[in-house]
Amino acid sequence: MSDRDFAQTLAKGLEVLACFEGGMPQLTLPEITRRSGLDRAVVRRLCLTLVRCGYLEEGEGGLRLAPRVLTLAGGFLGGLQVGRVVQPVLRHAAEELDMEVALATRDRLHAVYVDRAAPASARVTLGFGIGSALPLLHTAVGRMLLARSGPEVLDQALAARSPSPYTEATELDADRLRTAVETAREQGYAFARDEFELGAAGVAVPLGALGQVPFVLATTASVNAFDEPGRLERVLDVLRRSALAIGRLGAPR
Amino acid sequence: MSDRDFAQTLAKGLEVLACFEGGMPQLTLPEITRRSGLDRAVVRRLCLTLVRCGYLEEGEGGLRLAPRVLTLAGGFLGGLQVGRVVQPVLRHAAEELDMEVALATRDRLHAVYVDRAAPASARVTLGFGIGSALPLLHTAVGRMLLARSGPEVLDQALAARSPSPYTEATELDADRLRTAVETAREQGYAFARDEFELGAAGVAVPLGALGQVPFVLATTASVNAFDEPGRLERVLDVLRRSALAIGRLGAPR
DNA sequence: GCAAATGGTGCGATTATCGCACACAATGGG
DNA sequence: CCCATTGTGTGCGATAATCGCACCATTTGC
Repeated sequence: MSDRDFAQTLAKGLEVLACFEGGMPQLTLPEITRRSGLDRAVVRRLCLTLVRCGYLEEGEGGLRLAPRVLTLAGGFLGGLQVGRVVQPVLRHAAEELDMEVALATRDRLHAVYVDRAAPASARVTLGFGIGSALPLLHTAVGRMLLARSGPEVLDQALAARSPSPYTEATELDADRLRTAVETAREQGYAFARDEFELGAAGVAVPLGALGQVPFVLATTASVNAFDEPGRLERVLDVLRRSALAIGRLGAPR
Repeated sequence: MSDRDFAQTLAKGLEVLACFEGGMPQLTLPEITRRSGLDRAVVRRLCLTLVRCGYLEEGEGGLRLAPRVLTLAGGFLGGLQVGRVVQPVLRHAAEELDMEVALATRDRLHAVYVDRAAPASARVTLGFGIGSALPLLHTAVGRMLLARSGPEVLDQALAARSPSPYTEATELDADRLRTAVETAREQGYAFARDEFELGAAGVAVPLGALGQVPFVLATTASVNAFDEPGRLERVLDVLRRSALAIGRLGAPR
């Protein structure tokens, strides 16, 4: 049955790996079986294979991801020149704004941090780092990514949006969400506050696309950081100049 | 033939993915075929599968890793509480020492950066970030990892060591390398300079193991940073206190 | 002592995978 | 201009790998 050019076993194995996304520290065989919907025996054999290949390791009472997935991510980051060109620019912008600055892209229906920098003064961290996944609809990063993606992505995101709001300020109305994305496209930047995490606000600007998928540059801070008049303009200015710097040096595919 | 509990197709697919480790920005089908040693048609079908699953994407004239691998890495990092507890400790240590500080672990026969922080003063970066792979034998991180791993790992690393030195100072003699690892184990820290990159030196201390695999905390700087008398002791002190702080808070498996 | 959940595994039928083979385009050197 | 080389796409038959049911052991909780 089905496609001659599609290796089912591989797809199922990747499905098993994907069960560990979203901050699951460790999973047991039955849990993976439930999450993936695969047969129990199949899951077991796939997990054994993944362990032998070094992608999973057995802890007490469960399996967890092995450092090997980091090496894979390192391949992605290295190919993008993240270490050499992106990181310095982000650091500089973070210091200049005294705010957290991140480079993000899209994976399916989530925004993903590709790299991140925080100013030296920051004593608290929000806990998001490389590989962290954020919702597309309710964050500045996400909306800017949607604004630069095809319309079908927005449709999918709206269709898949969770019915439970993150905070009391989370916008749930489809039309208003469409408008927010449209606004981001027209203005050339996105702004969001309180919708994903109360007390947090973000700004995002586009950076061009390194393939099919767009990249954006974003900053996050507590809401009151944007109260001061003219602050938003300054943030946008720094972000846009940083975006240019990265666009010029990096992405030399 | 062969094992009933081993999914060959999955293993081959992962092999294809692994071809992209080591900073290959993009690979063509024939290149992957050569690197993996698999059949051409098989490689093609596996790649099509990987593209459809979102792990690879097609660029002009080649395939490259997709942001999806970052999400996977995010699962690993999130499970380790890297964002919340590790990052702040590294940042603090980096500022205190005014040196780059990194948390690393072992993937097969490489040391891998799990997280990293640089002081605000740093204007140049070595280009190593999360997921970067370093040799085990010729770096401080690597030797400390070897000192805390089983003896079979050291044997494998020695057997697999590349015959061509990284720099003119690279130690190639097996016995002296064994001694260096043994010394690291006895002293409780490892030191290396010039062997991997001329002009660079590193110090590493153990952090305990979060599973089978040990973790180490390390710092890197230019060689002259360690010339000042007493500097090494100060570095060790800060690293050890940071290691304790991470060991206390994190790794709550 | 029973019930439910987890872990391990054998085995036959199915079918997905393998890898050769053929076909075609683009490139470049002689 | 031709031929050798390299990359790409794909059909198909034989084989072997995968599937998933079934059975059994062990543990946990009531």
